[in-house]
Amino acid sequence: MKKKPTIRDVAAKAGVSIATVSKFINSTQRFTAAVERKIQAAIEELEYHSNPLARSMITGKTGSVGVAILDICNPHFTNIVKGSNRVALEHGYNLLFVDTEESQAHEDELLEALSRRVDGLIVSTRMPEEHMEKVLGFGKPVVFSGRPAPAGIPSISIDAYAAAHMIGELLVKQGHRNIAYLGFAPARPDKERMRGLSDCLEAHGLPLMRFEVRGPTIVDGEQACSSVILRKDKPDAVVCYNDMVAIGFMAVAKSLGVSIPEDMSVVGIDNIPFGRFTSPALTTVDTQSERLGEEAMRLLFRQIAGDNPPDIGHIFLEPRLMMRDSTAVRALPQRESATPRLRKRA
Amino acid sequence: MKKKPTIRDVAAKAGVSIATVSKFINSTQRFTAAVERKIQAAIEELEYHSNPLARSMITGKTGSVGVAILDICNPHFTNIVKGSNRVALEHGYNLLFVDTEESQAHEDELLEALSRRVDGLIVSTRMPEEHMEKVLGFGKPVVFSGRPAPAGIPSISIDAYAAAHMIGELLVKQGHRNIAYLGFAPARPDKERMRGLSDCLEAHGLPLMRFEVRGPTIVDGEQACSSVILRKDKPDAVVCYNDMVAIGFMAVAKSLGVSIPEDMSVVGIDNIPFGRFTSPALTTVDTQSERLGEEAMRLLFRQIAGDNPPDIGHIFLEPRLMMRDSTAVRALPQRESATPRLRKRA
DNA sequence: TTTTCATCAGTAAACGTTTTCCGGAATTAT
DNA sequence: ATAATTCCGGAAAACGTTTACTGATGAAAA
Repeated sequence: MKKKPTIRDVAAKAGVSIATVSKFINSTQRFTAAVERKIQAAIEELEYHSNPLARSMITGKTGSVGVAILDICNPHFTNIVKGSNRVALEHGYNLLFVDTEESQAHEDELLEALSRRVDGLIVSTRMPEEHMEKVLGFGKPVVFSGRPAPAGIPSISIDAYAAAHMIGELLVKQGHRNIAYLGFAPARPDKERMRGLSDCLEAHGLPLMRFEVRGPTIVDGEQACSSVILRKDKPDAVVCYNDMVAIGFMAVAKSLGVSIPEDMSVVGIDNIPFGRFTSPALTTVDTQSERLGEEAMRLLFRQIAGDNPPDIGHIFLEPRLMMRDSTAVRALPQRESATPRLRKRA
Repeated sequence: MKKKPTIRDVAAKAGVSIATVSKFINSTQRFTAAVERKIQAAIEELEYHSNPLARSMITGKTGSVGVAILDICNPHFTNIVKGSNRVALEHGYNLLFVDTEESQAHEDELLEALSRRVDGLIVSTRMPEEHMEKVLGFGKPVVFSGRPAPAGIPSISIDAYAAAHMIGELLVKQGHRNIAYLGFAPARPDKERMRGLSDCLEAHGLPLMRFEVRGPTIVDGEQACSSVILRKDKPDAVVCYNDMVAIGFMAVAKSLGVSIPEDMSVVGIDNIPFGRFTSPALTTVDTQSERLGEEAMRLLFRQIAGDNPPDIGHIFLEPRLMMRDSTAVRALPQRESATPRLRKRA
């Protein structure tokens, strides 16, 4: 592990000043062919690469952007990262990322530390509005994703209200009458989904049952399942907070002898890739996660470039219904609930 | 976006020298109570946070570690990241990460850039040995994961040979006689799996068919499926490069009328969480991805601490067979191949 | 009391770059 | 040929820290 050559070494070897080398590297000034050749040779011989930290110190730019996500094990977020990463790379930027789930408590400290190392931040963790102010205080461009931010703060997300509404329409059209939402406690930030669904059902004169899930993961879905399955007045359709919850839910539902969609329809939100491969394939709403990441990053770069769009505000991506096999048409006066033997063949 | 206060501002406001402030912050020297109080007050009033870049410049430490992974959409890798992240956080380090798939071609440049910003690197992308040397040349501690590195280079991985061997044993015990491996072209780095399987079969006097898959993703598995399914001498069991490939494979196999495991057994490698929820649930080998990340990071920190273990070499994690429903016992003289109507109920 | 030593605080040099300014040489215009 | 302009290259300050090294102060030892 020998020491890295510095710009000074290059200058010495090439017999020029360090300023000259610097300007050559950044092609910020032209030089005579002889000089350029010497510098180039020195650089190659020494295998010199400039130290990005030192550069950052003086330019104030780091060449990297940060992404904070809630849980890297959720494909929804990995897709966001994938999208962000792509456009960051296109702009010649690196990605630093933070998985906040490991450290919910110190989320803002973590973000503050991160913010010092990057030129901008994408925060894709449903963060309470009070904290958003604080993050803005870090003095770096930020775009929030996942939920609408207060006015004036750039943010982007799926239209969760529309998504939930869409699901509601589908379910009532299919003849469901006892629809449940499996989501977070009222205080937690999934109001939009909740409202979209309940508004829709209300418009149809239908009630909405509510069940609670502890978190957004598969095991949370598994744990929540029995509380809805084991009721005598159990719903004939349950829309889950997200696909992860839905997958967990379906698995234990099946193991408890409730077959889906015959006994109960289940729908998720996010359209994670694995939803196609569960049994039955999961009906869901596509949230364009990858595009979300891309657009968020583009928004961020516009800010970094100082090109603050006049219409700085929240951007909604249009949700798209993905009809698959976890939802089925209900015969309206459904009374007998024999375990069905035959499965629809796709 | 007002300017960040510097240590100089704090010193001025507290009426002391910047050296004093610095030493106070790093608690590298004690001061009289009066001075400490003044500094503390100034820091809080200005909301001062020290600039990690400047610190890094002089200390040579960055406080972050880098992880390079092949594809963030593969749960195997996200688990690795999860594990690494946890222990990095425990050590007070941040994680920078790079998804190399987007830029296979410039992988080493990307890594070089990354290496300047971190104190150490975990490279979890099956990288050819020539490149490893180069990465070592960056002068930062590195641990490779995913495949054994040449002697002297710390690395950690599952024992892929043992894993494949294990799978082979299972399959022949279940009565399979025409076993295929769906993996990469011979030049690509999955020799261990290949060898483990073929050694096992050879010991039983059985042949091994080989099929090729383009990459490690679900869609690669989907695309590769038909080439093995549509042969007249199709295998009665196929072991896939990983779970992702297996999932893709199973999906199109089903859609082509081959039912699993009745017509054909399928097994993956990795034990990604979603393997439990496919239909049928995927038989696989657990590679302890999360633990892999943890151990890799621990190894890295030992290097960073300068505590180079004497037995610097490759660490193997023990694989564990996860028997699920995508493999079934074969009746030996199996001849009729009617499309079966009934499914085993779990 | 005087000497000896910790203890506390400050000065200034680094770290590896970029960038502003400046002067000389070479080129062009007069 | 001289003046005006462009082009090329260097000197040095700056970025925000950390860390020797240096004094000055006070307390403990003689």
